[in-house]
Amino acid sequence: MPRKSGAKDPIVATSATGDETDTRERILHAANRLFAERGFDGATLREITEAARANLAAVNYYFRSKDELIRSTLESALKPIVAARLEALKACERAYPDRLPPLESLADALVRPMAELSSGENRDRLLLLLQVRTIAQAATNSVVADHFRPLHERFIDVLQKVLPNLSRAELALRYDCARGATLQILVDLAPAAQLVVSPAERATTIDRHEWLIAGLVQFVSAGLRAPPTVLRQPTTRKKAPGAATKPR
Amino acid sequence: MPRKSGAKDPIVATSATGDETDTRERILHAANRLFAERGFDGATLREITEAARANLAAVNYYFRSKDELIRSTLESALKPIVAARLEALKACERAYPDRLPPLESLADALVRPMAELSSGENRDRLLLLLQVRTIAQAATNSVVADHFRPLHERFIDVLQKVLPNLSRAELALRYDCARGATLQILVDLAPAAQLVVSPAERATTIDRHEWLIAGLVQFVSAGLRAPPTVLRQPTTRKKAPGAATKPR
DNA sequence: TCCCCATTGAAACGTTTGTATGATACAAAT
DNA sequence: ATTTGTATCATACAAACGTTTCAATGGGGA
Repeated sequence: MPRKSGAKDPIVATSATGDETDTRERILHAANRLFAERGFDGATLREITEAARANLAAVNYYFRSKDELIRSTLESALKPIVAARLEALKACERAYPDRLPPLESLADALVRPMAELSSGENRDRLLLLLQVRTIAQAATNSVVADHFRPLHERFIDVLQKVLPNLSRAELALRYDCARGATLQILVDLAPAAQLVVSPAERATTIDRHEWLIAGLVQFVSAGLRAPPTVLRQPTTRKKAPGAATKPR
Repeated sequence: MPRKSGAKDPIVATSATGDETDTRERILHAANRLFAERGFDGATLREITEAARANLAAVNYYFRSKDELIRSTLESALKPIVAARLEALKACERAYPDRLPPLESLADALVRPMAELSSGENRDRLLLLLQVRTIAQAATNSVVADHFRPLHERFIDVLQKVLPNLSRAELALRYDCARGATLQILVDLAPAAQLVVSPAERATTIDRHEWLIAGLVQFVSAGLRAPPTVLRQPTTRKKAPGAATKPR
């Protein structure tokens, strides 16, 4: 059966009707979960379609290939977190119409949406695991970067106003630091924190979720607020404390 | 070649003599690189053995299976970074025999070894990529965690002395934050920093490597030094952290 | 009613995967 | 010279992979 020329392509026909969220959506959902659990290479289409109660060929029907499914999964998974962070940033600016928002509020806007989306009543950590996986995968990393770029620029713009003493380069560096700290805390499967804390001490913590967010915000805020870095001149080639360079 | 009685298993025979570093070592080296580049599932044994100029069966000869190769690769890759950080910590303590080392030195001991091992004349970022991959992979994550645990405990112990006002739980949390920030900065393939900084501004940076380390240390030190987190009671309606505790 | 077409289903495709097998080369010990 | 054990090689194998094909299905306009 020869296909008509681009008339009704099932791959792009979803948003047209609007309620076709059946098989395609189930596949996307299952793929999200399994990609996060076992990685993009580790999760097979057979597992995904089985979990989605769909036929194996459905993947190649709704998406062209596994690569396209990965891309679609990333887009659908990243959209909520970007939107939530952007919304939190806007709300933060709205709360302080005349003056600049405090740094703690900005840090909260950066940290909280990801914490809510990952550990809340929502699916558990899948979004974060997906994100971590894409960091190491050059192919998917560009997709993620493209989605996040506007958000990052918005955040750095606001931070630049709050912290005018920092160069934009250093500010961007610290923004990356903040992202890394957030990701690490929320995704790490074996954090040093959990190993160290005694059960009794953990029991006193009323709400671990809120405690994590508060601690993260505290750390990130202080890190962002640090005075500008002054590079030690290498004129005196004195090794830094604890250098102990190992020759190869 | 002197030979002991009993079964000589080639799998455990390497560390005995010490100079048998030929094919087995080449495979380990190639596996390190390819696992980091394409992931544990993405890198095939045929690619690895070809890159190592070894026969395909050599993997199952020196290691029992691909899983064992992954484990061996992780161990050999993690050992240097753990040793380097531990050595840096010891050197830091040695440099201040009578009083406690400054926080910046401790942060440097945490950050610098990984930066040196990843971006120096050494192989590029492979160790970091490996580490990031293991974060998301539950199976390999335990191996990594086991290797890092003594190091983490040592670091947190020292930090606890320098920052006695923090609970051990919060200290461990901030230590994880510091690890996350370090990992993110050193591994990220598409950092916001690189996208934002103008080429001119980057040109002024004499040594980007040293600049990254200094900025990281500055951020981490300030984050660790932040005052203890006070949990805001959720009785208040809106999340308006107005408690802007001025640092000094 | 019929036809159309988007969707689903089962089965097979060719390729690539990790692993296993047996032959062979080589060097030291017997 | 023969034996012995280590190491490397080409090759084979079953399983699993992503992808394709084609028939069956079913509901909505004509």
